[in-house]
Amino acid sequence: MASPTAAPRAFIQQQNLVEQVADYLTQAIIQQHFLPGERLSEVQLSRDLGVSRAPVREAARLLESRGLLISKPRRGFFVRALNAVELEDVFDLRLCLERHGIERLAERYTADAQRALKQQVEVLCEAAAGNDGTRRIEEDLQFHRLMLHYAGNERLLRAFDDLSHELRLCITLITKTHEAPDTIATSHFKLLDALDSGNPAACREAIDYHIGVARDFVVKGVGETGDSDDEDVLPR
Amino acid sequence: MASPTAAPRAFIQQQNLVEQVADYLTQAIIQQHFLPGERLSEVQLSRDLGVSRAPVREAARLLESRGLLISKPRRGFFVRALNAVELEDVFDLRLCLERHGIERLAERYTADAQRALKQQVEVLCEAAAGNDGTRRIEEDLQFHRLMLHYAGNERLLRAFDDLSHELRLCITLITKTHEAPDTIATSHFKLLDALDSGNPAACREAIDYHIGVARDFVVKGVGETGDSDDEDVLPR
DNA sequence: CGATTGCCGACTGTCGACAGTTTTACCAAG
DNA sequence: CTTGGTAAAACTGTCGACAGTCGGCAATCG
Repeated sequence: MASPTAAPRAFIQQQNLVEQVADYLTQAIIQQHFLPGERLSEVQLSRDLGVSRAPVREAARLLESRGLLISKPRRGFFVRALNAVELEDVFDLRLCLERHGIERLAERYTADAQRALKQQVEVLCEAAAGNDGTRRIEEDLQFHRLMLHYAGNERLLRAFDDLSHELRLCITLITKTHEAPDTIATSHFKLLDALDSGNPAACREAIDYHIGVARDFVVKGVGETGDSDDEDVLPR
Repeated sequence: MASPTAAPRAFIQQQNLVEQVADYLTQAIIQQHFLPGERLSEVQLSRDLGVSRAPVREAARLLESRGLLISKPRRGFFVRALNAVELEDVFDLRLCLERHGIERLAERYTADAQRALKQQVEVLCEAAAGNDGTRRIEEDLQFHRLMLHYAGNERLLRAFDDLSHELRLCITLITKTHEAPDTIATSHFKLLDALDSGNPAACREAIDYHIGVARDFVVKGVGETGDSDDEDVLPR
């Protein structure tokens, strides 16, 4: 249970409470103010946030659909706990989506897309040079989001957005080490080069390598925190 | 491995209004009792179903996350209307997921999986011979769901389940013609053959062809109902 | 001493109600 | 006939409350 006095975000005042509560919960989960497997009390949350239970429930349903919470009937909502297998699955699905995305993008690579992606890599490099780990992750995700955006399939992009919430969870919760800034830079420039070449096979190879590296970083973290493949902390 | 079937029908469970309302809405949308773009009134629905607005709202949020409804703040929920582009996107994402799934499955094709898939094709053929169009679609989807199930990536399966709701929408709303039973049979047996061969390229080719045919059936339907690519019926 | 049963507290699922906003209906002016 | 504005109606977002249910604890029984 969260400490009663710990109110990481200011009070909620404006409308659209559902989204605000959802954002608050998302941040709280990613920043580990709620531990994996922990049970969330609706009344407690509504008291802490100063809203009624209705928006809290709706926000929780939203987070459930995003894979951050799990609901057990008559038991309430629990923070999603990922085991090693689920972690692999998330990155495998990411690979699936991004492979398809980069190939579609290669078919319709416009100067606009090229410019936007290049600029985003610059931003990412800048972020990687700084100390804000969260921002680095966000800019990284944003680059990949841009790729899928310019791939021209809105539904594919939505699938990636859905997954990205879990991805954030994986990355933030487990990653202990940070990639070196120049590694990040070259890694992403390779993607741009592959796109420039217009060769689908090169694109696929580049994205396979890129995501493989990202996955290894996270999987390495798993080895540190747990030993069993079945360390799912979900209560029965 | 756990049973791949979606929801083991409960015994006495009469509770859980949210799911019941969600099921009702899903059926109503697919069976066109609500037209695409139509606005759903919460009070009307709660009156008709004899429940309060809270479960209706939560069910609507669920349907929104499944892509069957769209919510506009302060405006309410609207039945999702798909234009030609979105339709293409849905089938493109399906291709993305199933390509990945069948390749993963080819890597770990067990006798269990083979048996289950073969049996499901039998069931599908039987259903195709009958007149129940809905059941034919369900058995078809179930076959593909089984493929992704045995592919061994739970998250990939969930992505497919998410998409399948929209897929149902596409198929049921737009398809006017029916594939011949033997076409369906051979089409699916080709997938099994490709899997038996253990050749990833053959699998990819088979699934590409398979989904291409399915998409053409639906896209053909679109040509009948509208001419513009921009026939989105969603209100502003 | 261990297992079972009944009770208690806490919580979820659901409901009806209120306030603010959007939509619609209506009327008047051009 | 169209257009613009105003007011009523309908609807959504939110709230507090009630009842049924679940898990835990203690008293009871074997």
